[in-house]
Amino acid sequence: MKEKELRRSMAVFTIGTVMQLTDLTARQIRYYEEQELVHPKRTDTNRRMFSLNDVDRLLEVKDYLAEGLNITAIKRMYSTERKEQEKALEKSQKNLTDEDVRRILYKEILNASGFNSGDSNKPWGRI
DNA sequence: ATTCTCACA
DNA sequence: TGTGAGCA
Repeated sequence: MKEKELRRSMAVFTIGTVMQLTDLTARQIRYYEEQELVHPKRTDTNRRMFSLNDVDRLLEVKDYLAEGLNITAIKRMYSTERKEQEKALEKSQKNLTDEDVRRILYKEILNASGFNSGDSNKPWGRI
């Protein structure tokens, strides 16, 4: 199942094809590339070549934009690692777990006492 | 015919 | 984001 990913990532579409596939204007597609939402390869003559993944990404961007999100918000979603994303999401939408509260309190206590060995092996890493 | 970059009555 | 200019 690795051949499939290879093909999804191969750049084979011209901007014209992508325009039809996504209903986006060339201007928008180029702008989203500028915002690093997609990274089409370039041909020897400087033509953009998009992969299936790029098309999917553009379709997602299109939806998020339609849902009222701004480009910068979308940029953060892709630039941030998924794990961090989920954690950030949990903490911003749901409530902090008891473990979270204790961890934060512990950190504050250590900082207040000026004690910080910087043990990155601890679950919470360097405090 | 297409796409590219750049710039803005 | 749209649009037109001047290239490749």
